[in-house]
Amino acid sequence: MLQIYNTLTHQKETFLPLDAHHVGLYVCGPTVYDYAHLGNARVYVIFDILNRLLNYIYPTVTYVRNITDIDDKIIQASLTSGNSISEITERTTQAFQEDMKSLGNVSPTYEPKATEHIPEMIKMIQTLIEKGHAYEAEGHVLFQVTSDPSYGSLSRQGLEDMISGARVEIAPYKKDPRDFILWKPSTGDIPGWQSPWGLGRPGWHIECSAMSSKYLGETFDIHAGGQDLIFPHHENEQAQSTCCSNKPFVRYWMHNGYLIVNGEKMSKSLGNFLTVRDLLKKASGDVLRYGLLSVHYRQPLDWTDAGLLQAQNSLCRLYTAMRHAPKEDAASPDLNKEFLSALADDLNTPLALHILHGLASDINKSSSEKEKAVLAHQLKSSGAFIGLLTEDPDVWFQKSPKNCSEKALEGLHIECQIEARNKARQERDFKEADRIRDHLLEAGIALEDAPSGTLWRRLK
RNA sequence: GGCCGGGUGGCAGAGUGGUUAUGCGGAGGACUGCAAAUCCUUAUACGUCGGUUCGAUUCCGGUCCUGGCCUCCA
Repeated sequence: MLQIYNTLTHQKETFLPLDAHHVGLYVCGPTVYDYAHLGNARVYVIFDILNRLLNYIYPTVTYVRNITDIDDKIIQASLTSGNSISEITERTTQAFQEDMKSLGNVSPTYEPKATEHIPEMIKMIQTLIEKGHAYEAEGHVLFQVTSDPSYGSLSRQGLEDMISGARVEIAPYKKDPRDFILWKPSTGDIPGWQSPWGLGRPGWHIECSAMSSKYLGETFDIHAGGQDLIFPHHENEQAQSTCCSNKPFVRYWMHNGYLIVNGEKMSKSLGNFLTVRDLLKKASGDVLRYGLLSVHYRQPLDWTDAGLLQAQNSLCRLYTAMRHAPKEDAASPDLNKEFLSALADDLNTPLALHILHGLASDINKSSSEKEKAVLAHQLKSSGAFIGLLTEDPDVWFQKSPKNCSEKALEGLHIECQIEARNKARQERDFKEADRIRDHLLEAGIALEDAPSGTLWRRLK
């Protein structure tokens, strides 16, 4: 039984899908104008876990994650860099998909692009105008907030409160300062599409409404994203969609907490903007993934170098246990029950990781080879379920952390040196044995004399 | 001003009305030629003030501190 915290009701609820055979999940995807940062990564890793879990529980899951490839930030990036818009969006989209893969995320069922759904958006805007929820003004089309009595229900903002915030954009063509843009005119080199209101482009929110209804229907199960999207993005999506269809929009809203860096909000101006790309030079994708999952998704996550090291070491402990257990070629996965119930309890990944550590500990304590193999298989299966522990332990310990060439490694002739050292040990020439070990250690290779033989690993 | 969070041991971070989270790190021990890995033992804890209770870190209220949203943002 899956429990999830619904932003709409502010409480944990039992998840009951509209159709028990087919669950719909929509996650707000990236605006492709720059490399994905760690905050983005957190969203996609967390909801990748949700997608995996839903797929485990239900026969079919449609997971939609859009790509926003028309947006003023992209236009701005094009103007400042001199690169064409398509150049920027194509390169960034590709980089994004590579990053997602490095982090161990499963691809969504659909990754629709905004620019390929302009007709759907136009149609939706027309419907909103017909129904009296939107109006045209000076080439713009605006959503009339006062026409939706439930506006503000998601973010729990009363209309009056929004005015006191007094930071809404004042534009002469707005009937009410809180009204938001569905369509805006494009001039000059700015990309535009023909519409009943002239050449123009969509506002920010309409794409998600249009694409979610196309792929998941007018009412669907789960819509997720970062906490900062609750207002205005998701509030506005909900207003557009419900006013357009006269049906409920989303049944469960899920929002993850912020990622902060060394106690400060991540921003370009502070210079603490961490891209996935840069972090992958310091640590492998599974270490980043472990780090992102080590905090509950609704809590803020403070990313530090110490935390990264801790993730590295924790993962190392799990792999060490697996390495010391006999390998067993079991065909079917064996998921730990407590592990699954931790995940099913509103994605309690820190607790799930604790259970993996418990399994590792049991492996280390067990004196039965058979039991070790069974536990290790369960550890591997459970880890793989959340996209961790997918590698062979020897490979994991011995691979280069920075994906650099293996030439330096080959020059060391590690296996030969281990053999030479073991020969010296047999002859009780410990001075020579230690010399070899120290020599390897200096090169970043640590040795471990296990009962089964000498193992080596790279120091991370 | 409005709306939402959070305050747990050296650090990170779960959880629970009464019993060890876990990981990293520290101390001692076992094992080892010595290490490493592992195991055992151990220290350090629930912001603050009240209330409910036989008993609260856990429930309720006040208070202090702190983060976020209300404008583009995952």
